[in-house]
Amino acid sequence: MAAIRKTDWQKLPVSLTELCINTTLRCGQSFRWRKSEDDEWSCALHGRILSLRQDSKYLYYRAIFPTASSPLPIPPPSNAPSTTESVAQDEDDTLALVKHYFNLKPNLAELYNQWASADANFKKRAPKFTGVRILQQDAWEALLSFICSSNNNIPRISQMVHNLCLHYGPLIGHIGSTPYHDFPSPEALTSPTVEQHLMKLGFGYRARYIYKTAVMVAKEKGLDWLESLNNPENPPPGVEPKPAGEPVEDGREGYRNAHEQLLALHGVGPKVADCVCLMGLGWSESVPVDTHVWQIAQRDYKFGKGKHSSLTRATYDAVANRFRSLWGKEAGWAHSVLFTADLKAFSERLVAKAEVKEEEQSVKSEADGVEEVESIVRTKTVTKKRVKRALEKDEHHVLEVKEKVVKRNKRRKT
DNA sequence: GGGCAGCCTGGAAG
DNA sequence: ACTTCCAGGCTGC
Repeated sequence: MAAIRKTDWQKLPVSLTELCINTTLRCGQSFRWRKSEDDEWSCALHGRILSLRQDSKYLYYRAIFPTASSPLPIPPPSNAPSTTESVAQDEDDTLALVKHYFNLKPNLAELYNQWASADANFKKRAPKFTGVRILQQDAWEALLSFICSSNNNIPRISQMVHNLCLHYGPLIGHIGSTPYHDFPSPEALTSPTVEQHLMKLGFGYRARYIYKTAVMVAKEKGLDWLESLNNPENPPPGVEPKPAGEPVEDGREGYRNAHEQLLALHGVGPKVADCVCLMGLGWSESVPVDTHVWQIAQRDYKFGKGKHSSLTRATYDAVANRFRSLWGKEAGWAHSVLFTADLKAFSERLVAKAEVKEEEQSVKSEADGVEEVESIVRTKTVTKKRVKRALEKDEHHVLEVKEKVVKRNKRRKT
């Protein structure tokens, strides 16, 4: 590799209640961030490697750019900036990128207060999960990532997304010996060999979805079509914001239009479309209803009976509308906090409290304690040891993502 | 409209 | 060791 240009660490004042990267980057909305060494998170983003650290007062960031003498093998994604000019200019650009990517405009503490006063369940569960922000990811990346998410788990989704980048995305640089690739463009995934190759890489039936969606976006609809679905209130840096209408229970017109159009893509149903709307297109009222949220809706919000006994499309809309009327315009943000609180990878935050309770032999059933112990496991009896093991596994996988060629063998129904 | 089988894979639970 | 179940679902009937 040729020499690289590494900018100095910059800092941005942000409190942990406004943004906690250690939670936000692990809660299943983005799948490419890696913890390189002692609390430093890195990801190839818009033609550079962005690295982050955080303490209670500041978010620290720096960028590593490829030099002009080692041009990128593949052009960076559409709206990635040029990386051929001065470092000073790049630094300004990285600040704008950080602010946009982390969606720093909304006041999160205020929003948490608003959701807590409207919803006792939120008030009870949110305190251990502050600083969870909805990212503004690249829409194309969000689209493919969430196509990968169907019937899947976070460690494996992360592995798939890494493999997409490794095999089809431009190499941006290295940290130590670890290569960092940016996310591939739609065009990069339109070769007829892609489906078969992705099958070999273990994508399963999602290989076809990815290939077909890439062809549709690259050759039929165009990437600008996808980006035109973005919420005009939250445009990328340099574009003037425009109003997007008043909140309504069904979601605003622009949101419903984006959602409906996304459904035309292969492998995109209501849940994936909502993830793209929320995390890639800036529609904050979008509430993806997956198995977790469905379980939360049944456990805490009285769904699961009568007309809404199973998760049909009508039930899906009813659940999402309920949360929109309860939490308001940023319902998708609130939803993400409860989703995170239910993730197995974070269950140690609840276990810690459960252990204290046990040691104290606290019999007086202080409503809180009992319910939290229940929520560790939800349906099955899992010991604390198992919960911890699950956590270690998760982390292990996220950090040790490696290319793994899968040997096919019929395992069932031979 | 709702219900249902089938889908690739890998890890955990039984 | 072996089977079943499940993981941030979607498609086609």
